[in-house]
Amino acid sequence: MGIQERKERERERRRQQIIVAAKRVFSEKGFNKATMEDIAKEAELSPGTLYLYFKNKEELYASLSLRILQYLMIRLEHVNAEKNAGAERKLDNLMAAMYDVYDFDPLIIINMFQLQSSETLKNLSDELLTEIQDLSRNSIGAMADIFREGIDQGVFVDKHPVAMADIFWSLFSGVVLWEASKKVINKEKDFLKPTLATAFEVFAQGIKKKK
Amino acid sequence: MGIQERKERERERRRQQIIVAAKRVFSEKGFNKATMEDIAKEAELSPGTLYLYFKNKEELYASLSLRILQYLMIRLEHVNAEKNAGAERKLDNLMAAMYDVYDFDPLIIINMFQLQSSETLKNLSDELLTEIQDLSRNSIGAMADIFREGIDQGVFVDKHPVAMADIFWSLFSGVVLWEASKKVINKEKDFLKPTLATAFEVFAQGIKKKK
Amino acid sequence: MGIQERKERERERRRQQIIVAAKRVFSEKGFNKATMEDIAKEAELSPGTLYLYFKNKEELYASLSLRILQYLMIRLEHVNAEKNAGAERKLDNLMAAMYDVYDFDPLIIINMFQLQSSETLKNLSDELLTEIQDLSRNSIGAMADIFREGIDQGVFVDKHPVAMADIFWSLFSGVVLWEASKKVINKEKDFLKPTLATAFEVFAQGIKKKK
Amino acid sequence: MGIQERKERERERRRQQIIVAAKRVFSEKGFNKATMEDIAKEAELSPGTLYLYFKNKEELYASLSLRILQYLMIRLEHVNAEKNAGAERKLDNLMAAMYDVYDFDPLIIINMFQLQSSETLKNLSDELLTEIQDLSRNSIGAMADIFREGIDQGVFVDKHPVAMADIFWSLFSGVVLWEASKKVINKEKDFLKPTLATAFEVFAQGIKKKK
DNA sequence: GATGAATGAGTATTCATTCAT
DNA sequence: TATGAATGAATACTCATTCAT
Repeated sequence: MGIQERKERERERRRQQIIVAAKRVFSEKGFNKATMEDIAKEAELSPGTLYLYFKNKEELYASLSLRILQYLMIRLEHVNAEKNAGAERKLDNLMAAMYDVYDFDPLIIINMFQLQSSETLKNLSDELLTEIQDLSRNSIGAMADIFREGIDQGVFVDKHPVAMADIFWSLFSGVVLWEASKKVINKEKDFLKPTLATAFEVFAQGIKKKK
Repeated sequence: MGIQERKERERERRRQQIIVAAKRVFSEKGFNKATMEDIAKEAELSPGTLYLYFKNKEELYASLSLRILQYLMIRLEHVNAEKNAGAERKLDNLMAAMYDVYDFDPLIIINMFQLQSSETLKNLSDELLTEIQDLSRNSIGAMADIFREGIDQGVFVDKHPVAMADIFWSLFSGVVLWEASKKVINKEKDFLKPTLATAFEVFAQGIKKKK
Repeated sequence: MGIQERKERERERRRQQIIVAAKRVFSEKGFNKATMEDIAKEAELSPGTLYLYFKNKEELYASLSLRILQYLMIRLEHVNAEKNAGAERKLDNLMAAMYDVYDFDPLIIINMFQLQSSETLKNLSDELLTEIQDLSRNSIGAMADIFREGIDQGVFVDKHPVAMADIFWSLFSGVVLWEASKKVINKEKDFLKPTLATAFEVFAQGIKKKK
Repeated sequence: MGIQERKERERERRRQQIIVAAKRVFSEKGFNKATMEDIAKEAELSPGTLYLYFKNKEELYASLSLRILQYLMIRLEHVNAEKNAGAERKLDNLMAAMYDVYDFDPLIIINMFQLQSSETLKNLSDELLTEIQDLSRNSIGAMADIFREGIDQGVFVDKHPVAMADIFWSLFSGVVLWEASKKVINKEKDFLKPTLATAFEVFAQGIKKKK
């Protein structure tokens, strides 16, 4: 391992250290109430160091979303890698993957939406924004492949595969957000998983061709 | 009309004046970048006056969500008022109602989610929070009534009606948010309405009993 | 006096209050080491208030120069107003005026040069910059008038009047700066006035036509 | 050449390398906006290395002034070395020397004044400050020698030679600064050299005894 | 000597909120 | 009620300087 490579690895370790700290702090306090000093303390680094790895608070924040998307993409590739599985089985696996995504980072998916629907995006570097765009598109694309396959195999109803992917993702994220809201607003307990199960069931019934 | 009442009416007019201005400003700039002065200017009032009608920025913001919920509630009551309509027809009407909700305030529904899933809620007065809770619960309840009716009539599959309402609302808001995100992230055009139509179709197929 | 006018007057008073405080603090600490908080404290105001009257630190700073230039302009107009005085007498009066300018604000003239020769200028609003430009040009112009008169009357040597004004002003400011430097560098006592007297004498001899 | 000496020479080379880089960066950005990292990059060294050669940013900055003063001193010694030249010829040579000084570093002379009239000086090490003081005094002294000679020879008017040197230096630096200011403020072209020529002419006429 | 990653003190600026009028 | 000038707490970000390697 060259010295160059070792440094690069060290640098990546630091980035992750910061991201992990940021995740904790943002999750607890939200974007605005979380201060860079909070995050620095959590990461046991100085505020200045954060800026050696992330251009500004917003890019640090966006990096969290990226991490989720990266994880999502990996899981989707796994699902699609199973060549002999039929579309229906892949749909089951897709649903299972979404639970994993949620478990990977239950809170940050909320922040992800805060990010996307906010003015924040405009301050991101083109590089980061492009990366988010690409991953986002690829993820939807990977889901759409499953639906396309199902349509081709005659097991799913004939609708635009990308639209189906959009709807599937919307349903997932909508449920996650709404259940989280209910927890805060109504101080209800967390019913996400059963609700998500029912939601997926309804979706599956809705797209499967009746025999 | 007593003098008391007239004053009350005048006061309410001002509140609405401010809310309308706030809606515009928040929609354009988001919660954080919108300043109370921006809103005051838009409302053609002084900053101080805003505080005579709203305890703080967060309550003003939350009032916007309340307004949406109030509108939603009214539309739901309409749907449920049609006594002779069957559940399937009511479901159609419910879907139509959601388009109206979206048209009523296409942007603020996004802010509504920002609000709900954020740290902001914790600063609201109990009074306002209660009002939001009640409306939120009642809305879900009104939707659940439709699904319950359908189940009783044997036209919808037998799942918990409140869960179905949650899912329906999640789907709606999920699609609205996701399409908005895509517009920002991918600079795509606005495909909300066709996507929403497909989403509702899938949902309807998913909950209708097969004959 | 209308209410509008009274307010305007009050506003001007505040501006002057801030300028006076800023002058003291900048003179003592220089541009960089002086903090806005220092100035606010000196003015017995809060930091935020400073920004109600000056766009930023740099504009506040530049306003000090403006004040000197305004004073200079007034004195120059006085000198030129004396219609019957010959050019030689006006030159004497001009020199006397420069002492007054120095007395008006002995330290700030140094800051004025710091300002002009720095990157600071680039951050000024066009409005302020234009005002400085105009005053600066007009001042030189007013001095040039004196020299032009002298040339026309045949008492001063025939050189370009504006160049002579530039040189006169350069000599004045050069002496002020250099004597100030010597005080700091060599911890010498302040010999400005005799040096300035000699400088003016040399200048006067240099431009007067030999008979 | 001993190893000691070679090291010393190497060290001096590095110092000059840094000073040259610093000159470029300071000239372009001014003291405050120039960062040590900028200078390090320009010098193709690391920031830490700068501190092996200069105690801090301010000393590095001051070293630039020192370099000008050293050059000035050398030129003045040349002028005074010409034993047989009369005072008037030496004055001509002095003026020519000032053009060289300006050409040696047209921009840095401005920074030099920023330095001298600023808070910066107070942070310099005694050693450096003493060096600047000495050079500064010696330079003035060397000029004063010329004027003293002229007075003794009866060609210059009878004024204190040191005051005349101060005035000459003030005039030179005043013109340089003022012309630089005009370039920035009024976006005028650079008229330094003709203005300086006229200034020197006036000065020479002012101190020469009329026959 | 040379490096450059890490530091952390320092500060201009903003803006929600107040309160004298 | 309405105003809007004044407040002052809060914070992202910078950069001179250090020190382990």
